[in-house]
Amino acid sequence: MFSTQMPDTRSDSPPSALHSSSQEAGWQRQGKLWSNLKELCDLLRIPAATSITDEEFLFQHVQFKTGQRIHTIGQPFDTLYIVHSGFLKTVLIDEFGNEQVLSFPMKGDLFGVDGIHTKRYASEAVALSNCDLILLPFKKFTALGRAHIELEHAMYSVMSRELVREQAMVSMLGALSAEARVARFLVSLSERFAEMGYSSKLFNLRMTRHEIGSYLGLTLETVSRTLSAFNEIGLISVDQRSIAIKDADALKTLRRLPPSSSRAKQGAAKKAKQAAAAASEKTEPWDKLATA
Amino acid sequence: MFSTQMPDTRSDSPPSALHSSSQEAGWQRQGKLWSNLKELCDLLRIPAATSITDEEFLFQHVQFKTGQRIHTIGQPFDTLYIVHSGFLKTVLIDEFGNEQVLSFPMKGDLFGVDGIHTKRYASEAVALSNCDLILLPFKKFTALGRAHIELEHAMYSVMSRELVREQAMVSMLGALSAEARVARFLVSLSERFAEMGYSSKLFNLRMTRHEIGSYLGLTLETVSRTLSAFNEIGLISVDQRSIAIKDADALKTLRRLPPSSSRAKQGAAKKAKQAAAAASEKTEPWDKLATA
DNA sequence: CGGGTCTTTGATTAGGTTCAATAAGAGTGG
DNA sequence: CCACTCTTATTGAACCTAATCAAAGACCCG
Repeated sequence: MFSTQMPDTRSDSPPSALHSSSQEAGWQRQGKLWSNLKELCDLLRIPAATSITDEEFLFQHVQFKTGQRIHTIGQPFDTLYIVHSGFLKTVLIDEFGNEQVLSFPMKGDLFGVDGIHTKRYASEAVALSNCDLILLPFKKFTALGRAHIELEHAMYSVMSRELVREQAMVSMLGALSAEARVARFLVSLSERFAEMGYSSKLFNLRMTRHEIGSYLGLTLETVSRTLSAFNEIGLISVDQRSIAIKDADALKTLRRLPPSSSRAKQGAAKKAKQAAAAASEKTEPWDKLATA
Repeated sequence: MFSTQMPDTRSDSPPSALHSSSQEAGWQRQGKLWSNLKELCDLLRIPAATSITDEEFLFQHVQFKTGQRIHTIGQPFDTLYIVHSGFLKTVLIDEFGNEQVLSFPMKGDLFGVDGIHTKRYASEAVALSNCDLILLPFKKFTALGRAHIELEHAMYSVMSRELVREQAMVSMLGALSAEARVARFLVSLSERFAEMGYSSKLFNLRMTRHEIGSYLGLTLETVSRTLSAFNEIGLISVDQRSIAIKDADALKTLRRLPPSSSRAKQGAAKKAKQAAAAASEKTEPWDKLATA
């Protein structure tokens, strides 16, 4: 029924008539129709390829409505997506049909990268709100990257960033308590909203408790309970999907209460000091590496 | 004390005298000194850049001894590493000095990718055994990629593969029970050993219970107990670091006993069917996408 | 207004952590 | 070569976090 919404991802080059004549007309309406390279870089928060103002390199936008799937698992891969506006989720689906939420892409996020390796998407992307996405045909993009080194490096950079993000996720799931996970989730959401120009103190959750729970490796009941607990302590104010951050610092510093595993016996003190030093950028211990 | 082991990662171009004259001599001894592009591709298990047999593109090897650190968190990034032989771990270190194991790189694995984005390594890599690593100066490599498209694509491919791997990790941590995690860990280790030409049935763990636990989001006690349990049931045979796989199928099919969260109510059946279809590659439901 | 989804809250259970003590290896030095 | 030490592994017992089961209320949309 919504098949007319589906973009033709194969039309790499925009019809010149369209983007030259209707440029001003369709530009502001219900999402842009085309973006140039500079806008892409701005969106991705990367140094930006200032040398390329080439207006010929335009990228198509597509709109999706709440609930629509952008791609499914196993579908042949040929394009990456950048979120221009709106909220989504990416999920893995196990053999029993259970969803595992992997990320909540929002403005400036790239997704679809997991399809490069096997030439098929490894995850499913679903719109949690009406979305405006920019299509990045992979072939076209790598070709562009070959001509513009900064762009190529930007691609590596973004993929690397994604990897680091996943690592942080693994670390969180492996070491933090339920409270700490929910707290961090709220903080990172708050920060993302701030980056996007929204209020960092008051916002609406775009996802269900179930989706949050899946993302954080918790049950929806635990998420709900934890939010209620934060509410009672005065850290936040919750009412259904609306969240008001009351004590951001407390949320940020809320470490694992009793949870986790590892705690290096005698090496802990030394290592902590080391890590602190590395963080403060004062001493730099990587000159005496490889010293067991 | 081991500082003489440290390679000079800045010498991008091998002294031609060395690789032309001592090629056969130093080639087989205690790890190669140089590898060409084809060997790299073989190692990385990617299509291989058959068009490039250019012997000029040689990559330096370096040896590390057990316990040595290859790079630390915060250290300026300039090179990627490919494991030629040996076993390592990559870890994150939190503010208290606790280690969170992220991966156990072994033959054919690439690591260091997390340094691309911020120009500094985001994790620490430590040798769990004597290792022979291939240095991949990032600058040099991207330059090469520009000249040889297949190589560039290989890089994207490997990074994408890493991302998928991390996603699988997140999924496991978020949804599987302790038993299932340990079982999967053993299975994947077994498969890796098989790929490397070792026995898939009998092998030695290169890492401690503590490291396994950190990797799987469990305590060392739980890992130990679970292994003992598998031992009693007859799935495996354990004695300290040595593992004998007795019933690989049982380990593979050992799903989460009671654990996890998410369980789609009405959509589950449909979704499961869908996922199964996608897996069996028979029907392909991605033509009617975006249908809520 | 009614069916369905989403959320909250309670009671109970259980899986996994924590604390603790012992044993087995590995490495060191006399 | 053996005593000594340090790291690693095993196992037990108690506790506790988070999952499970259950039920009721809130919200949304046609």
